[in-house]
Amino acid sequence: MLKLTKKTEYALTALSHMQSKGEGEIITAREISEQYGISFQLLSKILQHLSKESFVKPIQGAKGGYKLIIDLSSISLWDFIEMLEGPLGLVDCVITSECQKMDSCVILTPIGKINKAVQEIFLNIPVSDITN
Amino acid sequence: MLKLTKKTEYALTALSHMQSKGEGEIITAREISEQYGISFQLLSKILQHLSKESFVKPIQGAKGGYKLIIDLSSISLWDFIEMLEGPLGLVDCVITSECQKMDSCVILTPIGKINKAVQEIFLNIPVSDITN
DNA sequence: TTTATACAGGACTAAATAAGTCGTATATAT
DNA sequence: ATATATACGACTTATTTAGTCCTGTATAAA
Repeated sequence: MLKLTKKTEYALTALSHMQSKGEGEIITAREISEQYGISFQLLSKILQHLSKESFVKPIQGAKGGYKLIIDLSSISLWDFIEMLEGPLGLVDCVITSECQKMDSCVILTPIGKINKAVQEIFLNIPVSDITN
Repeated sequence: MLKLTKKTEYALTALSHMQSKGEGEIITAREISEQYGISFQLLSKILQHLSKESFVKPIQGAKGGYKLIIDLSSISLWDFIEMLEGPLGLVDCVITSECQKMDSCVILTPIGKINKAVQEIFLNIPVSDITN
């Protein structure tokens, strides 16, 4: 209910950590998982996801790890979370419009407005606001 | 993820419906459940909850139902949802402070701010904004 | 060229939360 | 009496979130 997922939390934590180490530094999943007490396997998946989305560049093999390769001020928290979790919305019908009850629904319009207000907040926060 | 529950949706729908019928009107759970396609049993529970919190007054027996007895402009959406669902927050640690990782956590402060901004929105919306 | 270290990723399991159901009891108008 | 309505604990199901297992590939260094 109105909560961020661990996936989002861990991704932000990882990016924050990588950013705090300077430019081009190679960081391993293990290092992050140990420092913040995050499941290594789970964090690995998240870093792989971030790598697919070109947030980080993976370096395989010994001495490998990940490099931060994106300017975190260039993406909003809203887009970041949607990238990780898929479309966001306070109710399904602001996302899919598959709801059968839309015509009879008395709360759709006002909820839609609130959804927009929440979205506004998240759109106006660059990820770097959190990782700095 | 950032979503309202059906419980909240149904409660708002019910209150909206009751408000649209005039002052002191008796409305049954069945009527609402049928009109909006909501599970009768589930809606009943919700109305019972609303009754415990003195939003509606239950009238038992034949010709019974519920009467709206609260001024919906007097309660914020935030308090309303918390009443239904318990404490709200984007992350657990803004609610419970039981998290073991709080000292090492690098995202707590910024997330806390965002949480506050979201809370602000919901605190400034009276339930009547949705039900009118 | 072997070994240790690190990422890649599909399949699976477990835990938590949300949604919905069942059955029985009680109140009351007709 | 009977039909209609709420009361509510116990239970089940569904969905989402979180975490694990296992096998594979790449590469630095001994």
